Amino acid sequence: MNLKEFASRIGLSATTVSRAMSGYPEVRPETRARVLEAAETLGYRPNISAQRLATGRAGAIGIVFQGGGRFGPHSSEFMGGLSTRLQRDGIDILVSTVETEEEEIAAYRRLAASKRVDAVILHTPTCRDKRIALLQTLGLPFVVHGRSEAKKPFAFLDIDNFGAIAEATRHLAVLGHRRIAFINGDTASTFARDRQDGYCAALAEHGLTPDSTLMSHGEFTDETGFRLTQCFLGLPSPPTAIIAGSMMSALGAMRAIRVAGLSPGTDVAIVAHDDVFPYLSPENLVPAVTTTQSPIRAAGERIGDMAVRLLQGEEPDSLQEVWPVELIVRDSTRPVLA
Amino acid sequence: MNLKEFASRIGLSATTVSRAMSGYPEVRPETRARVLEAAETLGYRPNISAQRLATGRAGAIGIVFQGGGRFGPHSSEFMGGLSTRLQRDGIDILVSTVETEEEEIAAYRRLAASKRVDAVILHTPTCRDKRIALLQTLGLPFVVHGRSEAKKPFAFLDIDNFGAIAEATRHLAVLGHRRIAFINGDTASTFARDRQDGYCAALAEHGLTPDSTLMSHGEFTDETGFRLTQCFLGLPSPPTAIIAGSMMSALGAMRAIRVAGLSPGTDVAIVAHDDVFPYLSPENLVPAVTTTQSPIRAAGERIGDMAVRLLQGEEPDSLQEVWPVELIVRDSTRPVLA
DNA sequence: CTGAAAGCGCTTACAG
DNA sequence: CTGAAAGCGCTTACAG
Repeated sequence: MNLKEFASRIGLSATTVSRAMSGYPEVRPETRARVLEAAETLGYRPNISAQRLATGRAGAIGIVFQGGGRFGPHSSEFMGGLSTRLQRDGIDILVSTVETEEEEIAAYRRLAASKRVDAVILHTPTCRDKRIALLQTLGLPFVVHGRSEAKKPFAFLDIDNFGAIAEATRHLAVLGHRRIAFINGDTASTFARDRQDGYCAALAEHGLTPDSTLMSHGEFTDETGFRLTQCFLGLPSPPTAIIAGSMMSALGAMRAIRVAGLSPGTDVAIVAHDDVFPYLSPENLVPAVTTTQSPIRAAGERIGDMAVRLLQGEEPDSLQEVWPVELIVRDSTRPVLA
Repeated sequence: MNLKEFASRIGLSATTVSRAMSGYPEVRPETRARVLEAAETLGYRPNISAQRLATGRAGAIGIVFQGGGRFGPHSSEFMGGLSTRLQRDGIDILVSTVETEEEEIAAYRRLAASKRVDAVILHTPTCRDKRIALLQTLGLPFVVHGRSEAKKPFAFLDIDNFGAIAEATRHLAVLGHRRIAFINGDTASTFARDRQDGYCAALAEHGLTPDSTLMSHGEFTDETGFRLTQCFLGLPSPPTAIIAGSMMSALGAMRAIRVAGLSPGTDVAIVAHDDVFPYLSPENLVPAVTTTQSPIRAAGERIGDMAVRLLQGEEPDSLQEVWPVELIVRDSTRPVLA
């Protein structure tokens, strides 16, 4: 049933029905109530494509993941939060996966040109990110999950990656650790650079010099955590503590420590950054893992919120947040063995 | 730039341009080439909302997750596969999250009435699933990930859950295990029922009687696996083997075994169902875990494919598949200790 | 507060 | 093989 038919059935004009249903003020309350009730009863819903064509709004927000393979646990938590928030405003999420950066760029061009989305969520930016420049040029509104540099201001939400890893490093240094290894993410991205800066800054505070053999990076997976830790443990002078960029890496690190006949927490201290996976709680690991904690799901919700505001006309430079990260000391970080 | 402007710029009618761009046959190859090239150069893309309104197709497929919180690692792998496949046909994925079953039902009604999607992916069906009946009534095409009973046939892809768990159970029985525990999923769903049936059938083959204290269920998370295993190990006569419904549960189970001062694989054998998470490989665990393996990502791709076919007019009853599951014996299943 | 009419940007019978 | 025109189902100035 379309608007015309519905309107005639309840003896009103299409105009009035349309206005009543979109919550415009210039309709009498009784009329609106009557329309809404009739819509419910008769099962009328505006055709979304027609609505979009008429308003020029897509009613959807896009997010593209590079490497279908990289759509992992972090993405899913983030998406869960994003979707929860956008649902409130009836905004759809349009998910695309691409393989390369060029494809990603092409995807944004396509989304913009075909007016398929009203805005886009960009994640894991590099320090100077092409994609940001592109979106600004295209005039496609966007919110960045992470930080970057650009001439024009843009909306973003980031966590305090510098502070998080600095505090973790400091905590270990205070416990007497001198050889602290660090498993970082892809070093092209801002978050990895910030974390590394935090790590180095805290080392310096304690008179320690960064040792490149103790700094490694890769995907945040169990497997990579395992491999990198095996390398660390094979060094002539292995670390007594490891900072892992994700709970996933921490799982692998702990496994490698055990395989080497050592005891995680006792022989090698562990701190992990915890994005808070409901199915993988650091308290439940053995030993309970000290973490820098910042729920990625909450970030997803907030970014959804920021996107909505952006579409309502708020200025990008008023939509910029950096969230603090909490260090939660548990059982996996003990004083260095004498 | 819209069609009219673009067409006039290249000196053709809107009709011809439209036909050339949608790949209709009745356009001269040279004309088509010229149009496509000009579109590329001038950056013209059809407005997707207008296209949809005119064709009556939404160009999107919906999937709804109950409990934003349940959007976990299984969902994300599945989505990765689905998205990879649908991208090929330019079909968007529309993700919704809801909290209750009523909300989910309402979501389908909304999607159908507003013509927001052309089809829907339904997952984790129960044995007689209301949602299936609803979608059939609404006339909204759908593909089910899993199996169910219904009067009218429908498209589905399921794995052989019965066979998978039966084989796992058999394998353990052959190794001499007599007390085999089973961590199952939500028992309302078909897959859990099938798995339980497989478990019981294989026990029976070996003259074993199911013991309800050894059959437990819950979410497929590390935490639940941990708790349930702690219960098992606290029994007067604890199991010598555990079958876990997911790698996530297996992680928790192994942790509980260790916490109890026992050794996974040696003291308590472990088999896990492995949906194949790229970041959590059973070979890399210690001990390497015996699994029933069936990649959920591949299932997502295939279901995307089936959805496309369904929209092309293939009959639901020609789109029904059950995938075999492979038992991969590794180190975590050893003969029972004397 | 309500309605008639134009317009959003496409597709697609129909005619040539 | 190409084009003029109607139609998809809404929204929204404009007029009353």
